[in-house]
Amino acid sequence: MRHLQDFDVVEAIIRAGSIRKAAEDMNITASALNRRINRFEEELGYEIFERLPRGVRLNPAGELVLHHIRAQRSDFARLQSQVADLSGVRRGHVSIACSQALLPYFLPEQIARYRAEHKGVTFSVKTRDRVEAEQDLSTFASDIALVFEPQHMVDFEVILRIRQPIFVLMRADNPLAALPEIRLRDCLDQPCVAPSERYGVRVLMDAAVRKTTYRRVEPVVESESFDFMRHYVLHENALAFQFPIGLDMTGARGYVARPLSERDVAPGNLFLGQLRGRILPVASNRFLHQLATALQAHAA
Amino acid sequence: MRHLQDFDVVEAIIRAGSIRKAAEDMNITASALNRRINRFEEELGYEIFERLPRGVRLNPAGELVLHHIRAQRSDFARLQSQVADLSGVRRGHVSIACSQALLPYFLPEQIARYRAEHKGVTFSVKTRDRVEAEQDLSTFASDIALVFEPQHMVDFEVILRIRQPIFVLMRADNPLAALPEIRLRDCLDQPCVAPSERYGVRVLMDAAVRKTTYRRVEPVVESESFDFMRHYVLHENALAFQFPIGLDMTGARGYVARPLSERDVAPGNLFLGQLRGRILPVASNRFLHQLATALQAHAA
DNA sequence: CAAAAGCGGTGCGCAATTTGCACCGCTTCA
DNA sequence: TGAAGCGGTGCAAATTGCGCACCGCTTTTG
Repeated sequence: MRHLQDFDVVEAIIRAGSIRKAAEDMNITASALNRRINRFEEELGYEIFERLPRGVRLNPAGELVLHHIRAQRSDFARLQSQVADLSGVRRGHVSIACSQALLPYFLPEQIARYRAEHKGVTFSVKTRDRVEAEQDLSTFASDIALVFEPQHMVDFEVILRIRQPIFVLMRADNPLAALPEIRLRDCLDQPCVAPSERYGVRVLMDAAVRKTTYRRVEPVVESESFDFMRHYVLHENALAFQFPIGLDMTGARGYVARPLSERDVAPGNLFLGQLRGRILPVASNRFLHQLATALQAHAA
Repeated sequence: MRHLQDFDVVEAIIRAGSIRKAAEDMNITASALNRRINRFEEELGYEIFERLPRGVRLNPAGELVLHHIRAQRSDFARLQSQVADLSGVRRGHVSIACSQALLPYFLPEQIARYRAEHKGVTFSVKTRDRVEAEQDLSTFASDIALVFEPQHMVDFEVILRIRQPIFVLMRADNPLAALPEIRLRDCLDQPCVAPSERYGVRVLMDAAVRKTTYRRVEPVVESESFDFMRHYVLHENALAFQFPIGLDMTGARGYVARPLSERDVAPGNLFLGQLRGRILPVASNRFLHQLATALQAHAA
């Protein structure tokens, strides 16, 4: 759109780091680009770039402008979505930043259900840890975040929270599989696999172990991939720890899942959220509320 | 600003009701304006005006676009305000929609106090009843609303609520002036002046009278002007009813104010609010919070 | 230490876009 | 039934924006 082209210029210069490089990227001359950014700054009344010997860099005012640009883009997309909605055409795009646990079962089912009714709506699903997800929201890179134990920055607006007790994954022939509920002390004697502290499961495990014992969580394999961990326990007969929403409880996948006793380890919290104060595009907002409903049903 | 000029065109056409009239207002030819609005619609992908024989009118998509335009304008003003704030220059404009009761004492003092510290900030104070104030917020015509008993539309975000018992105004020689508190039944036998049902005072009085007696509020003079009513009681020795925040309690103005018993009439509520989800310009937001602090002190 | 390379900024001539003018087809209203 | 007012369009004029060449400056490099 025409009225956003000044914003394109600003963003291109930010990406390129200099006016000349940005001009090359945009297939125009540096002089034209230079004049456009100068006019923009003149109209705004303030410079937004620091002129450095090797290029330009945003100054604090420019940071504000950049955020404004992203917000304007997002708001215009929402307008288009709403207008399209009026015409009876259900179109739009929903972008979600979520934890790995949502990837195998929950989100595929929810997205398929939504798309069954609204074929025109497309989705992007990004795997993000709790810190990255919140950054995604505040840069308008994602509409919706669905993560465990987020940092709760001021910009994160919680739509729904559901409790998720940690489950232990193991082979069916593991002795612990006979128990309906597993104590923390029983796990520490067996080899286990776990993710890093970037992930909510590990944070909760570490906290619980520190509180109740003098021992530590010492995984024999540390991995970022929940999928990897699910498969690894089948080979070494180790233990893995995951949230139930990402698990198959039927045993059909070869592993058995048993809850960790909440006397030992606090349950995790799965947060559904969006950028505070943001009005989401029609499709995103509708899907957000479908997710909220589904999660509430899941918790009950 | 350049990137908002398409929005200027749209708003001018809306105001004028036809492309030709708008073109005249803008001192350009109708053909140029016509092409610009056509290009805008083409880029948006949807028409936003209905073409009628006598001009044009917004269609539902256009209504959405209009709201978007107002939001963009407001957001850009906020950006400029924030950037100005960075440069150490405190500038900006604060617009307030408020009930009459705030006009004589409360708001002048608050605005003067704010401007004593920030000379660059200007204000506009609009007298609005509870319905109009909320419309002002949602069209971005005002940043802040301060009214009694608003309708509470979905767009009205309450920042603070303080109780305001209704006071009776009378001449000092009125027999009721001797009482510390006045009962409703004592008022109904005397001539009184009151505003219409558009105003919170009258709404509360009507509700109370309906509940406790078979009589009705029958003012001898009905007026929209609180100032008029304050002066009228001095002439006919009638009663008037107002909220205390708009009254001089020292008696220096010639009238005496006594509270109506809360056993008879529910106290009013003064609401400080803004448009839900809107991020106010720096100056407006700062003044909003000064108001909140001052009102809390006033209530205590 | 000097030359080269890379940067933002500017004057000028030209090309692309936008505008004004004249005019069309249409509906409404006196 | 004609006049008036509306939105839309072809074409030439005017304005805007662009590329080119070049300046002054700082950093890098040999």
